[in-house]
Amino acid sequence: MNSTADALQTNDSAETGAQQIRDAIREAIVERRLSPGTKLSESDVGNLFKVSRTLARAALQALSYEGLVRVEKNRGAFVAYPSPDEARQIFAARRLVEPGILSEAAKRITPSQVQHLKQLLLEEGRLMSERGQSARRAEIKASGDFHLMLASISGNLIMQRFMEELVARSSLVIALYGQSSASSCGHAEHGDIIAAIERRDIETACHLMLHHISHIEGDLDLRERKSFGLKEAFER
Amino acid sequence: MNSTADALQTNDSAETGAQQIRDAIREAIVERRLSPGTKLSESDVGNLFKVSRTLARAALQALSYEGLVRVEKNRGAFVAYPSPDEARQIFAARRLVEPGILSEAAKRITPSQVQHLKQLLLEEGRLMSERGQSARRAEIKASGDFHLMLASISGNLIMQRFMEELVARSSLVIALYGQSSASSCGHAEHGDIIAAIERRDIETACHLMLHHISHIEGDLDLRERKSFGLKEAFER
DNA sequence: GTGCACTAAATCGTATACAATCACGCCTGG
DNA sequence: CCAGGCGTGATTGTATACGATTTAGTGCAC
Repeated sequence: MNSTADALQTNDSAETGAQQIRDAIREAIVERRLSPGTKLSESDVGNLFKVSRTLARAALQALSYEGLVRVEKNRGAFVAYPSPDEARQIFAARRLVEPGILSEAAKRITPSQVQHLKQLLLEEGRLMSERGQSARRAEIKASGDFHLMLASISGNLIMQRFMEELVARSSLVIALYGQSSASSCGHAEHGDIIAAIERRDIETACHLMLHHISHIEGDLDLRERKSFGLKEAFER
Repeated sequence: MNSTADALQTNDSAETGAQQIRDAIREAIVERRLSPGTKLSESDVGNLFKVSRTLARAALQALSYEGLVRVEKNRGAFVAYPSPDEARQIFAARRLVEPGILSEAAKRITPSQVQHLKQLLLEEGRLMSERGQSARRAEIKASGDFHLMLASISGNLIMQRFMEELVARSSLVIALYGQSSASSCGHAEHGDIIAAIERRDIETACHLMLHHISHIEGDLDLRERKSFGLKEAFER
């Protein structure tokens, strides 16, 4: 189930409890069970996970470093609500780094890793055909895992972590500004990219990747939606 | 003095005390007043800054997220001691992103920003001719600020933050593996890059940048030096 | 003299307690 | 009836306290 998430693990151990809470909240954000703007009170988070505010605070702080949570001084933590400009920057960053990552990954990829990628693609396709919220969430995750797997194959842990951040934030952006429910509409494109990698056509692969990213971004309606009074009711 | 550091400020306010401590320690690490491997005990840091362990811990945690500090479970925090492999990954990441950043920056740069860059270059040159530890530290900082300024001009806050991390970690790597005291030996190269930008020759600018990064990396002696006096005496 | 086990000091992990700040509602004055 | 100041409650910011884990030193047995 969590095949790639496990494969991407870099830490040696579970370390501290705050880490687990951070991961749990991040997963909830990425899978869109938590909407942008939702308030994450330290006490509430602490009670929810049966730990003290100290750990809850640490987890929220960590998420704020990743850009998934915004903490306002003396006001609290909220699930990030990326502005259209932020959204553009996120995708600009992805256009900037993903071709390089892909290029490096294509150079180092082994046959078994190609197989792993294909397996991921298959899983993605299977989820796409399923119905239900749960399948949709898994699909969102799988779609991101494709890009994360490439970063993992590239062998650069730093770029891998950066991509994790970018993919997670992309999910937020899509949740906010996505029009069609085409979060993973790039499924076919993923397949094309794998094919290009397999025949060692790096040039084409990069081109396809850029097209793929632009395709996702193109599905967004990047318009400022700051309905103030309404938003407060939405704020819970 | 802190012209660029101020210009790069993204946060609206000083926020919390932990932030200040984090910045102070980071600056000490980047300017190499703290050597890799140095132990940063929570109590010591707290006492030093006259705050409780809570804030000290938060600061160290933040630095660990940036890769400048390594925290080992139940053992403590240490100034990061990047392995040769980590060092290579850091520079690989810079080669991957800096051309893109530069390219974007060159497209958007204004005459006043060109002027600002040149001013930075001048300052860098001035510091190079000075003697003394203090000047050396300022020089290290100025050298990195050139790259950071480009990221700032590119207009992408995400890439800017990423570059801040990479530059800081590069400083650690150079402190560990640098051979000649050529930390800023690329001064002339910085000038060449600015010139290329000025005449809108993006192609050349990117090429120069790649050369510049490789030049810095080439000055490193990336050899595992984990075992201390024990093994060295034995090997010789 | 060497090796092992046990104790003690130090440090981190987590929880709780107190202080400061902000949001919201009430009360008063016009 | 409305506007503005003030108090109260809630939430965050910071400090302190306690328990858990590691490390180092010491003493005992062999």
